Amino acid sequence: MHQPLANAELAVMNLLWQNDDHMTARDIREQLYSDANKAQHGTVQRLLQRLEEKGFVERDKSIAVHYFVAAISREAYAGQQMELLAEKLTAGTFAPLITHLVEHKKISRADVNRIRGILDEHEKKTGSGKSNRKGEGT
Amino acid sequence: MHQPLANAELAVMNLLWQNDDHMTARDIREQLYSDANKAQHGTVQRLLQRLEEKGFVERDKSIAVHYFVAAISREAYAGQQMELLAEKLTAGTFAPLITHLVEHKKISRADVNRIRGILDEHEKKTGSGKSNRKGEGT
DNA sequence: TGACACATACGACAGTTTGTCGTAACAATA
DNA sequence: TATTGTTACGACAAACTGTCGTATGTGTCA
Repeated sequence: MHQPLANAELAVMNLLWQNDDHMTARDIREQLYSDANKAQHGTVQRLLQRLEEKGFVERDKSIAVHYFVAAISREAYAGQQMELLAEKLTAGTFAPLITHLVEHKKISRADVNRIRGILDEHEKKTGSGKSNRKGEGT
Repeated sequence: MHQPLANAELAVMNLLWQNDDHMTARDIREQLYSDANKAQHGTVQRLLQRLEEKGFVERDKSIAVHYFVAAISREAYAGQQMELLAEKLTAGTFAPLITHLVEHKKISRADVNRIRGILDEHEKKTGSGKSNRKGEGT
């Protein structure tokens, strides 16, 4: 359901993630092409339209000037994309990848702690000792 | 220097990573288009050529029939791509990935422990002295 | 040596994707 | 109704991919 975002699309999503209440197409245009020539109405509309088709944004069209919101959080998208990439590159065995990342300091200490927190949290929630096996996906 | 690999290119790299000694173009063709019509000489050559241009493979042309080897390990490439993606999407943090993996049960309990082990190991090695946590698990 | 088989080098091309614009139709307000 | 701003979307150029065909090179064998 979720393909990767191209650059311009990501730029739009970044704005939506930043202003997670809602934005009009105009808001987006102004921030994306701030100084620019005013020609880009269409461009932003097009981007939003494709983004909507792909399921990344939702559009409130109850009013004449639509409101747009991200339909997926940055973290969810990022996590999903990274998983996809990891799966593609390492056939789902994440351990070597993590090892590599950690050893090459691609993962910061802060992140290490954050990750540990996530693992702890998970363990607490699911209660350990369980031999939970993988689930198939979306 | 290192752009992402496209699908067919990745398929070639996968073979090279698997047979990390060396392969001829013919080896690759036979495994990539096993049953197929023999027409694909050119395709594989082309892929290898582009891969070489991009710096992903090295070619031993000291003999008439060249030998090809991966110029970058799978882990290095994967790590690099993961880091790139993380940087683009989440300012370089990998926490969303782990969260996603854990929450979607893509990651087994064994993996969780393995990762924890990796983190501990790293911490020990680099002498962290982090206030937050200490020796855990296994 | 000549002929044949097989390698390499690379130009060319069609299909996709992406960012862009232009324009038509629509809504609201004065 | 005229004007202004919005939505909807067709079209298009540029880039990238996977593919092939062909020219050229190289080795072997009778």
